[in-house]
Amino acid sequence: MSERAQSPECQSRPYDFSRANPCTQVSAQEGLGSAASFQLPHGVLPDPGLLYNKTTYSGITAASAQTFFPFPPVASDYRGSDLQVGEFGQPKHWYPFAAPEYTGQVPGVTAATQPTNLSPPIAETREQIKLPEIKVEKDVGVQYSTEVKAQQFQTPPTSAAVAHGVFYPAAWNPSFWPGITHITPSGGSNQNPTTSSASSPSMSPSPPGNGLPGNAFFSVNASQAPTDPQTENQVSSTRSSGSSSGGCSDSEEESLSTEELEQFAKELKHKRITLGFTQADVGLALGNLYGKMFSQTTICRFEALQLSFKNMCKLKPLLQRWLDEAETSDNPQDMYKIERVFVDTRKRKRRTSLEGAVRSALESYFIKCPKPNTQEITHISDDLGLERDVMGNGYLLTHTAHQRVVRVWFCNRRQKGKRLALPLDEECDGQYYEQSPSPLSMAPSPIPSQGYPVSSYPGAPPPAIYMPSLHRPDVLKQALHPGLVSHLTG
DNA sequence: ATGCATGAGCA
DNA sequence: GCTCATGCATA
Repeated sequence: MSERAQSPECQSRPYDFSRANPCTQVSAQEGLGSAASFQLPHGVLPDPGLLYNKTTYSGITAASAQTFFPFPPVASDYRGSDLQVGEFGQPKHWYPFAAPEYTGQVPGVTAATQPTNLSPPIAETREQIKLPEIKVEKDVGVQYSTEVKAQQFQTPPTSAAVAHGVFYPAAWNPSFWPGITHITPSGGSNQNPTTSSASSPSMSPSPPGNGLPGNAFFSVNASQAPTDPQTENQVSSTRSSGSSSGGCSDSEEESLSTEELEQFAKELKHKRITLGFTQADVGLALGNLYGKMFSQTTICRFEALQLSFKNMCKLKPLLQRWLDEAETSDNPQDMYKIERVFVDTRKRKRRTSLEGAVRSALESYFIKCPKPNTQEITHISDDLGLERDVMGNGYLLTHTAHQRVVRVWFCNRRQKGKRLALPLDEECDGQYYEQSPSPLSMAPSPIPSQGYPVSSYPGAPPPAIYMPSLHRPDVLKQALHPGLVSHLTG
């Protein structure tokens, strides 16, 4: 209970700047010296965040390096063998570097949590479901680390250190989708002040040794000192304030209206397609141009307005620049011709595939209690039969691992809820989470407006995610309880 | 396009 | 343990 009660999220907490820290760009840039070099940072670090989050990032330090390089491409992709063995005994990390969480070593957790009484709902659900339908996706022999470029490793450390400039200075709005009424004058926010130089140096596929396209970047950033998270926090919750205060220093970053974002997203998609780029191309191009690469997923979500408002605002300038470059370039193709090389030595846990019945059950639980506590998660996990420790494919997972699956599912579900959340319906808004009766024994916490600024403004839709004004009923439905709607209600 | 996952930062 | 940003893998 305490958990719910306390969840800080309820209150729009100031956005954690570090997370979205523009620095990202910076770090990446360093690598930009040449296309090749640039890749290094990214290639090596699949997750830029790892690097740029560090407050004091100075090149790839041992520490960071450790994280990324050290592991020899362990081919031991986790195969059945990995999973099958009791995880307790040895940590089998999904990653070369140990990942405690999955190792099942988490002591205490499992033991401690013993179900008290589960709420009826659970039991009921269980009945409905009967089997543990969770299975791990077939062994993907794929090694992440397949393509590697020698060059990648050569990143000049120094350069890295240098670039501290932050592309976006500061703050994203604390509140995701505030009622943002006000709009940005910049409307066009499009232009890249500096970069724009359509000169797209970056366009050239082959990176001239040093001429980084990224330069433009730096200039921009440079001006903005590395922001500190705090600044951001300080920013009042309203977006508007954010922009000025420290927000995105990037000229472009200013506050954007939802309309602008929507329009831009459409424009981006349209032009992208017209120019013949795929979402993945754009993501790569961003890396080539600005040092911060993005996945197809992210571009896709941007276009679909499925990112948080802050995130949308953060990415918009980058995409705007890319668009400008692409449009002005006589040879846009070059923008993404660069090889997509990167090293990702990490090994992910095989993706768990929850089958329909399990998903439905989880959905029903979610409806009842969107934010289950540890105990509840344990119950749910058990209830779904996950406690059997046998995955559909025969792999074994610890109890803890199952719980994690459930926990992650809820986390993702909440995120999804925010994304898809229905703007219009008041019924849902804000109260989406809060209202859940939490049959699971928890008291309905007042908190949960995770993400939804409860009362940011009148009629404020759940802000956490960008909510296109136009909402599709179907989406809404899904957000609420996909698959269950008919199932449960019907 | 999206489900499941990771990891940083925070409380 | 949660949110949030992000991405691999897959439907």
